[in-house]
Amino acid sequence: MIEGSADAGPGVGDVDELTSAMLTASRLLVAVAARSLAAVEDAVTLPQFRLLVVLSSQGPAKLVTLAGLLDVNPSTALRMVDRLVASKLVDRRASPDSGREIRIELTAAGRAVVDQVTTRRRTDIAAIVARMPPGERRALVAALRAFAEAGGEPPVSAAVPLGWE
Amino acid sequence: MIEGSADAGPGVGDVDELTSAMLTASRLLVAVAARSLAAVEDAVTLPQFRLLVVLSSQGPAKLVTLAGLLDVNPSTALRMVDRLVASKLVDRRASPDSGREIRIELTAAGRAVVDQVTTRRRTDIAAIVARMPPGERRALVAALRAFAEAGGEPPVSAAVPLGWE
DNA sequence: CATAACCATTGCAGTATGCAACATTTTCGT
DNA sequence: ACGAAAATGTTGCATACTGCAATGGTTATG
Repeated sequence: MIEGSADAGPGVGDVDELTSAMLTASRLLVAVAARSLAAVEDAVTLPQFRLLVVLSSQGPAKLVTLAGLLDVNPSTALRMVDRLVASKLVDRRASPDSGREIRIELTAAGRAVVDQVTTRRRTDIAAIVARMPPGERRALVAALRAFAEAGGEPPVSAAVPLGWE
Repeated sequence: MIEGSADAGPGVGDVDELTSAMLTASRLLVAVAARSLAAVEDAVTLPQFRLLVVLSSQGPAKLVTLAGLLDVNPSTALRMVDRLVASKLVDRRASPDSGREIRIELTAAGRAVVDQVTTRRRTDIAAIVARMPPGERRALVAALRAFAEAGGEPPVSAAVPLGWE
């Protein structure tokens, strides 16, 4: 027992320290995300943007699928689609093969909204990263990959609350 | 100009790579946050939880202050407080000194809700961190600090969309 | 072919949100 | 000290988000 408390083995202090550092970094990342969202919040609400993001990454979908990915009730998704169709950000048409399903997809304008936010977010993070000492940069890449590896693949629905994905 | 921007000198690839790694890690962290929130979403909505988090970190506040921290209209904050008072998660009383201000603060139950989510989130992140190779752990701590340093202090209101803080 | 499953849709209820208007209280300037 | 101005909480109104339950049409299944 080198530096443990009670019977917690070595390295536990590291875990605590790293967890705190992780939470701090999270706060910053969420702030970046929020700022990137602010740019389009006059055009779409946050729930609407989530819907656009899902369509952007998953491609066209029928209503129940979309609702499932967003983890909302189909009726909620339907009415959101209604509004987005009115805003000309998504397209809603009858499915070619099935007479009951509908096909929902992004318009060019809708894709532009998503791209705008995505680009801004990436730019902002890159700007922060560029301000880091180059030595730390290389270390961080490997370490972050190990972290993501340890975390596994998060379910899609859980990754969208802020329009990530 | 040692490694300037003009023709993108050495090190730019690093930035791109690290930005991607950062975004991936973000997705995971947001997923963790969403899962920790799920535990209490029967008791409070996400906006309500945000309000509790702000009260938890800033202490008792009057209405306009609270609304400012949440970045919502005072009328919105007022009605949310109304509902949270009905749920016995916050307390609303007249301010001792000023005859027009009101003093809003957490009840024990409200504090418990925040603690529950905070604890769960920290536990989940610690679990992931514990699965990382110890070598990567030590490297990640330093690198994350450099990242947070480069990012500066995010404004409070921007850090709360998912109940961080 | 009849029944079941699936899908989109609508009605209803509660929450969140911003804006504008108000009444009351405090502060400020003269 | 008094009146104007600012601050604060509050309410009315309109829109968006949300889930649950019921409905009608379409497809699959037996």
